[in-house]
Amino acid sequence: MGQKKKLAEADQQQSPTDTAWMPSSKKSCLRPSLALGSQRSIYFSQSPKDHSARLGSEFFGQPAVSLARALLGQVLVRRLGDGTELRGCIVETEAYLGPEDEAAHSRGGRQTPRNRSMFMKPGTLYVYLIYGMYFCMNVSSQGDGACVLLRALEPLGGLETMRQLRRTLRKGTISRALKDRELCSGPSKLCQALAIDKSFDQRDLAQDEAVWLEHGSLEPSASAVVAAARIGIGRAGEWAQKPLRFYIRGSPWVSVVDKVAEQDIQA
DNA sequence: GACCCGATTGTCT
DNA sequence: GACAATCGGGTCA
Repeated sequence: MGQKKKLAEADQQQSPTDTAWMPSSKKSCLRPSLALGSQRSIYFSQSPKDHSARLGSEFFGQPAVSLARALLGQVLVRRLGDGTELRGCIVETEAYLGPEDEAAHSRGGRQTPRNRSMFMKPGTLYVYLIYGMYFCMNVSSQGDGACVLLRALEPLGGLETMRQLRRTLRKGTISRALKDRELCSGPSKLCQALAIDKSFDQRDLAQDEAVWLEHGSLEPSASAVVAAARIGIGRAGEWAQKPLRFYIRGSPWVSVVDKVAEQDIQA
């Protein structure tokens, strides 16, 4: 059975054990994050924004680096077919700048059927298959061929459903229970946890009924954001070193910590 | 049509 | 830290 079929099934049914989460858009990022939320709070400042509001198309109309930073602290919401809502606070992103960026799929202005959504209007999802078995999820930004990769989330709601989706979709058989921090700490992990697949490619985050962004109630202060080299692009020459990955310092939900980059911002 | 590679992950040593 | 899994997309002949 293919991963896609499993995802389709996930869209139709919810775990009978998942009773912890109730539909309440105001809970996201407000309640202390599981076990570790109190650590995180020192890196955030209160925002006056309406945290329950869906982010509209105007939010996405900014350059990739700016959008990658702005996405930190926002809440990604995925509504499954049965109405279950899965929620996660974005804690790690990567910016891909477009034709001049040697690490981007749009390098050199390449436009193919696969990466067409990178060239579509800001806020369009670019979802692609990697290594034949995983998906990665990007949001197009201002600038042709520019986008932001979502790398990690702090899970806020629907954790048991996420756990079930991860258990079902990852390769091999069930061997052990996944810890909370293993649910969304990687670009393909978060796609599994939120049942995001290729069918989400080219969808509009500002309009779609099954996936959208909401204002986080807490946004990271500038000094709490680490800028580090991107992951897994070793062949991209000088572009591999550019600090285009952004994450919330001290967040236990980040996929890869860069201690050198963190020392740089302390200096 | 053939071949190579990958914005990853999980397991094993 | 090493390595396998797995297949679509890109490139080239």
